[in-house]
Amino acid sequence: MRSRALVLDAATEHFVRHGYIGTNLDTLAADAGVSKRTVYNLFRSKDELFHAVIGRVTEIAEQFVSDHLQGEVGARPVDVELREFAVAHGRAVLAPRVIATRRLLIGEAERFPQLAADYYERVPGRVMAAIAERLARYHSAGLLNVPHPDLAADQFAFLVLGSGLDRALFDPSSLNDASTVARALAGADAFYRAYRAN
Amino acid sequence: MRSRALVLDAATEHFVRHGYIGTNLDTLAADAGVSKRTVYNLFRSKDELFHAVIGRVTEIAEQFVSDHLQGEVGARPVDVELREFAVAHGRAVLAPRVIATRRLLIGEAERFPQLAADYYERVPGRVMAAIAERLARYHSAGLLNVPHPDLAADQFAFLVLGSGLDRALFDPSSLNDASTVARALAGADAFYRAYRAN
DNA sequence: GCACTACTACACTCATCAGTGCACAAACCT
DNA sequence: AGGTTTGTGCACTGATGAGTGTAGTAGTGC
Repeated sequence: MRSRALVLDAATEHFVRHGYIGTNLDTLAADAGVSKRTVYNLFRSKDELFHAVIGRVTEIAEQFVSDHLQGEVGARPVDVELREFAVAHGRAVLAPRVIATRRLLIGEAERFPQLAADYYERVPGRVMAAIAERLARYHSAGLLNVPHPDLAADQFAFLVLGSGLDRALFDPSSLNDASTVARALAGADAFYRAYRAN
Repeated sequence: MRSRALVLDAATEHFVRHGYIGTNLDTLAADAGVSKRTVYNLFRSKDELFHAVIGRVTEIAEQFVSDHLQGEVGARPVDVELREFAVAHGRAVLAPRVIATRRLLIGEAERFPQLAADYYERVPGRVMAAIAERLARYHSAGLLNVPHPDLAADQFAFLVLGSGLDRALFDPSSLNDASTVARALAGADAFYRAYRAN
């Protein structure tokens, strides 16, 4: 049972870095410190191993993302809270492991369409729902004017990320906390101007 | 010389659909209606063929994108022009061929980092520059209040695309003109509320 | 006619890699 | 101790696929 974790860790690393086909099970096993035969004793095939890896990674991303998008609402001025939330959102989505997973799944979406769709629903979908819920609470409290929380959540999310996400998919080395934060703050401000009450 | 075009067309199709490794030169040649030897007479290697394909695709995308983001400024009310421009932008970026190219390059960014970076600069970079330039003109004319056109262009672009781009990368079948247009219009409106003059 | 270029058909090499079979070793219960 | 689970080492198969060599054909220009 210890081997299983070793294999999954090494497999995650390999798949994320080299994609599905680019991953070689001989070197993967060597990196895991385990014989290739053990890999095949634990997982029926490369395909099954890939599914296991993506399943675990999805859970982690799900967890990570919901941990970072909690927090009470209404304790401080709305614009201040929006800014804080925007920074949390930007950092959660642009975390290197999250970006790496996205790149992998986008690259393999042709081969594993179901996995990509599941991931989209469980991770970005959950983020969007968390944002919409928060915006709806502001709206009920009369703090913002957000008649369509789902649409506004979509706008908030991408206003805050801007080209940061897009660019990181092409070039992960472009990731940079300072610009993530700057974009998040500017995005929150623009959102507030567009959606403030009265 | 006719063969070259046949090979490039078939290669584009194959690479975009199956990725670099997933593309088999035997079947590619057969689809091009050409012998495999001819492919190797025209291109030194699969790698060189891939570069040629991406080079051509990048040019096409560049052209496509600039064709669709032209248009005079100031003839009609700003909010109306913003809406029209937003729709043009959304349609240009979410065109199936553009999305397919993105997915390919993101998937192969590990293997061909330079190609991905070049593409990013030449296509999305050009779009962003076109938007910033347009916003700067509105600002000079006193029609909008856009002190930082580059930042605002980033916001405009992703407010208009929203999750449409993101989702299409995971699942191209999610593309849908009606929702692209709806998101573009709502994005333009929110942008206008955030950046209108006075 | 002749020469040259573009292209073909096809058999071949060589490397890579998923997956298997098997005999054997170590670690763990009880 | 004795049995069971868990893992090892390694040689092997079989398929796939990039890239080559070569002899020969079709068209083009002169």
